[in-house]
Formats: sequence, C-alpha cells, structure tokens
Amino acid sequence: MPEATHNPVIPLPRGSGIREVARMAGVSIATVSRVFNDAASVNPDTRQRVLERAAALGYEPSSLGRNLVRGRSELLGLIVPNVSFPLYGQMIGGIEDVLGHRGMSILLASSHDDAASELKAAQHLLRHTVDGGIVINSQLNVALPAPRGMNWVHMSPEHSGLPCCVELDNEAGGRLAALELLRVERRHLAYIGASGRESGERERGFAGELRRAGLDYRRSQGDYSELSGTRAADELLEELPLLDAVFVAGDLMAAGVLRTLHLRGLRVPEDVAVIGFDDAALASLLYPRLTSIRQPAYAMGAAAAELSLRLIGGHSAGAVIFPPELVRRESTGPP
Amino acid sequence: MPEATHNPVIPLPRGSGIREVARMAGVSIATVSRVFNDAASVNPDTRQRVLERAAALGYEPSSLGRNLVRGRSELLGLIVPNVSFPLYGQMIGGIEDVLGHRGMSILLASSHDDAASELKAAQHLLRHTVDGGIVINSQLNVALPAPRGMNWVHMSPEHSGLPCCVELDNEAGGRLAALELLRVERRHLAYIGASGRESGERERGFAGELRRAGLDYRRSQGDYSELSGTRAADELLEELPLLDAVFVAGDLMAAGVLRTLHLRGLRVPEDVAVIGFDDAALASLLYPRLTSIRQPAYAMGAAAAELSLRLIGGHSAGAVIFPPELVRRESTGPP
DNA sequence: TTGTAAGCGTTATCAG
DNA sequence: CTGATAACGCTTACAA
Repeated sequence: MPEATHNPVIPLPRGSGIREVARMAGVSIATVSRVFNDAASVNPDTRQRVLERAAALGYEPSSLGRNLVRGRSELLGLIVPNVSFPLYGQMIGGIEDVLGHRGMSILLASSHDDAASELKAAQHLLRHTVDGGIVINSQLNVALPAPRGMNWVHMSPEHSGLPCCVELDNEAGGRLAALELLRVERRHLAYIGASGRESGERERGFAGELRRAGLDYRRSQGDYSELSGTRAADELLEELPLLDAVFVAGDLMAAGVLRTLHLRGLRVPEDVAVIGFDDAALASLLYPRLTSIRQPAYAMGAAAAELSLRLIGGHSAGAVIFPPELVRRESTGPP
Repeated sequence: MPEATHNPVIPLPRGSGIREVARMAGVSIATVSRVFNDAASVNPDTRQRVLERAAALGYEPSSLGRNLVRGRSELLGLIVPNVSFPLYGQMIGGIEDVLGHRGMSILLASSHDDAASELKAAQHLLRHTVDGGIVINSQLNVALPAPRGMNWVHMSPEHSGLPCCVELDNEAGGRLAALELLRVERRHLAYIGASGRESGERERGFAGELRRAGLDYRRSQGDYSELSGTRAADELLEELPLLDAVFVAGDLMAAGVLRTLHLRGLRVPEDVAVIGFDDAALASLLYPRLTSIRQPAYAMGAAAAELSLRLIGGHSAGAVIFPPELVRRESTGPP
C-alpha cells in the first residue's frame, strides 16, 4: 500500500498579507483585520482606503491564520464510501447546500466501504482540524476518534441508536411497498432482499402488512447488483410460476428483475408488478418506469449537516428519522 | 441570496498540542516535531518515548500550524457543477485516489453550472489557501482568480486550448460511432445532438466518417434529457420512416430514444441500431443494453489530479486529451 | 542528537 | 475609532 509520500516541500509563493495591506493603507494590521471582520467600529474613510488597497493587492484574508487563532477551521469532514454512487451524490449535495450558507466547506475523503480506509480517512480529516464530521455508511463498529470534543454524525443504517444519526425508516418503506401491491390486487408476492440490517427492516415492514392482509410471500436474496436481480427473479419464477408481484430491496436489482421478466415474455405490470427501493435516477429511465420507495437523500444530507452544525455550535442533537415515500410509476400500473 | 452568516464564534476546545507532548516526554517541542516529520536524526529511545506520550495524549500534529509555516495547505480545491451527476462522481473518484497517495485532500465546492456561483466557490477555496485547483465544466469565460501563482486545471469541453486541461477527443468518438453503425450495415442514419461545442465535435467526427462512406444523415437536436430524446426520435421517425440507426450525443437522451422506438413497436437493434455517448452506468442497465462511446471519467479525473500536482510542484504541464472507446452492447447487435 | 528562538498570517485584548 | 502586542501550533535554521 503506497504510503502518503511527502513531495519535496517547495513552499508556494506567499501572497501579499495583512501587513502589506496595512502598510499601503497607512493603518495598523489590527484595523485591516477589523475591516474584514467586524464591519462595525471602523471609520468609513479608513475602511474605504483599506478595501481599495486590499483590492489593488489582490488581498484576501487567509483562513490559515484566522483558524489558528480562533480554534476553528470552518471545515466539515465528510467520509463517503464512494462518490460515484448516485444516492451518496445527492446526500453530498444536501450537505453542501446547508454548509455553503454558513460559510463552511466540505473536506472530502473516501472509505471505499472498508473499515481500515475509513479510520485512515478520519485521522486525515482530524489533522486538518475539521470542526465536525459526517460519515456515510460507516463500516466501523467502534466509534471514530473524536478529540477536542469533535463530533461525528452518522448516516448509516447499521448505526441507528448512535447518539447522532440520520436514517430512513426502512420498515415503513416495506409497508408502503406492500400496500401498493395490495392496492393493485396482487396475491402471489415475493421479496428480493440482500444481506444487512437495511434489507431486514424493509422485509419486516413488508411482511407485517401482508400478514394483516392474510397473505404470505416468497423470498429470495441478492446483493443489490443487477445480475443478482436477474438471478433472484429466475429463481422465484421456477418456484412460483404464478408470481404476480415483486418487491425488490434496491433499484439496481429491480432493473435485473425487469430484464428477466421481459426475457421470459412476462408483461409488467399486467403479469407481474414490480417495486424497487431508493428511487435512484435510474428508476424513471427503465422500461417500464419503475415504481420505487423513495429515500430522500438530499434532505437527509441536509439534515445531517444541520445536525453537525448544531453540535459544532455546542448544542445537543439526537437522531433524525426520515419517512420514505412511494413514487408510483408504470411498473405497478393503475389498479 | 443568503450571505455566509458567521456563527457566533465559540472556539472549539483545543486538543493537547505539541508543547504538552514535549513536556510529558521531557524533550523540546522541536524534537517532537522531528519525530513526526523527519524520521531521521532522532535517538530511537527519545523517539519511542515521544510516540508513547503522544499516543497517551491522543496527540496528532495539526496541519494548521504546519501549513502556516510551510506555506502549503495540502488541499486541492475542486469545483464541480453538481456532485450527483454520475460522470462527475467518477471523475472525483479518480482525483481523490491520486491525491490520497500524496497525502492531499479535496476541498469541495459546487458551481451549479452557474458562473457567479463558480466565482464565489473559487474565492472560497482560495481563502483556504488551496495549493491547486481543478474546475469541472467551468462556465466562466475569464480566467479564475489565481493569486500566489496558484493554478487551475480545467476539465471542460469548452475550454480546450487553455494552458492546462483534460478533455475527451469528442470528434474521435463521433468517428467510432459512425464506424460501428457502418459495421452493422446501416444506411439510413441520424444524429441527435445538443447545443454546445461537445456535441458539435461529436457530430463532426460522425459526419466525416459517413461522408467517406458516401452516406448522408439526418439530424435532430435535444438537450441531453431523456424527454428530449423521446421527442427527437419521434421527429426523426416522421421525417425518415426508413431510419435504421441513431447516434445520440448522450446516454440519457438515448434512453429516451429507446423508449420511443419501443412504444412504436420498432425492435432494437433489428430495426434500428442505437449508440449513446459517455457510457454512464445507466447504459448497461437499459433494455436492450446500450452500446455507447465511453468517456474514461475516472482516468480523466486521475490525469487532472496528476497535472495539478505537477503544477504545484513547480513543473509545467500541458493539455491531456483522452481517446474515447466503443463499448459494444446489445443495441447495435452483431453484424 | 537535541535545544533555542524566530517566524508563518491572523485575531483579540487592552490601552490610548 | 485605532494601535501595540500577545497568542494560536507548528517548522526550521542555527547553536550547542
């Protein structure tokens, strides 16, 4: 594993600093500082002169010095398994928008869904003295290091119950799926899940609602990949030729299910209704357009950022649980 | 527009610093510093003692102090239109992996494809004294501010010709598409483009290769959205009922084209062959699986990061142009 | 091999 | 309203 190699330390040219501006404007550095912070308590003329000189020199106060003395970095560390996963992208978008309004920025690090990398990423962020942090889908079962009273907000299904976390009510999602399939009057149902707590909770909700309706269901298991979806569907159709509805724990797997059904000449939703989970961008592009249980990723990201800001501000903050939402499309059709 | 509001500045608790470690280990702070940097020229026993005390105190050197004195931040600023766009996610992945090996991190900012936000983002990053920067799809036609000899690397089709940029050879992509459609012996071809230079270059390559084969083609225009793809396809089929091949400037639009063809009862690829562009994750999930011109986003991100590192290291660096690649799938079928 | 001390760019306190 | 000046946490000549 290639260790962080230190480039030969060629210091970058330094820009003109507060001193130079002060000298050019004929004031003390304290005054310049006040101009760029306080707003109040500085003579309009002086302020004007300072701003002019600063602009002429291309001066911008450096956060380095400021952060050093203030003991804050205005940085929020973000650990994400993999930036290219669309749902994570949406979460990051939510985080960023909230942070941007408060003048804070995101320091990004990837964990690649691996505990060791995650820990390394956390330490890296900590060295940059981030004011707070958010971890998406943490793989660690121990708490992340958090010196200086720093706080981590978790966005991971496996970590519900942690002091501060943002999560989806997966069980409610399962219930929504069941209700939709009952609405379109299906009787021979199946669930395609995956390993992990998330899938288990979705199934619990699904099963509960079916039980209330006096129905049973088959189950099969995949790994959230498209391929596993095709296989699970094949498997289910062997066991249960009358199958007329499938609830799938992820949209990618659902894409596989649609493919299998199509290849076998089964029509969706006429013969088999299908519901996915997450409502990724993909869902509305498949044929037929996929009904899905929406996970409000952007809003969840925004909530996590708010939580983190509260913690940074010294307030307390608890867990936030988001309700999922049914997005009805062609794959479950009209009743 | 909500301006960056300053939270009440409650300084975060400071962790134990280098002094405390020095005191506990009975050495000077210089020695502690050497332990965490130099490796060489420090007595093994001393080193051991220092490391022990540091670990006990949970000490990690803060980059703030180090960066201040070294004149480097080990931060690279990244301006991206929108994190949730899958292709950008892949680019970020490439950037991050290269940077991670050199101990540098990404400071993230979004431009939302808007010139004003982009400029703001750049200034924000600059205040954090980033050592270098990468801009994906810049909307600015003037150069971004770059004090202290800082450098921006561009990843934007509109900016080819800029001193440092990474881009795709779009024209070659168009040629690949034409050759593939000729390979499967199509004669009634069409191009669905969009506004912007990118699309124009793709079309130029496409047209050139067709001309060599003595063929002409129809053209229609969309905006990269799925909906515009469905419309463009409808339009083309009205004008040219014999249509047997379409090259589409983006995978999302191609998804729309597939939908239209399907709804009209046309088979892909038997009746009409379709080629998309980008090879987004979506391409292999559509039905039928979409042949596409692959844009190596991860590698392009990695290249941009390398470029930026060279510039930071004081070396020069020019443009890097990536060749696209045909990814053959079901939508163009076997010959 | 180790210590001393001078900064790095900024803010904050305290006088004036 | 403004100016000195002491931090902030760390690196790095230079001396010992």
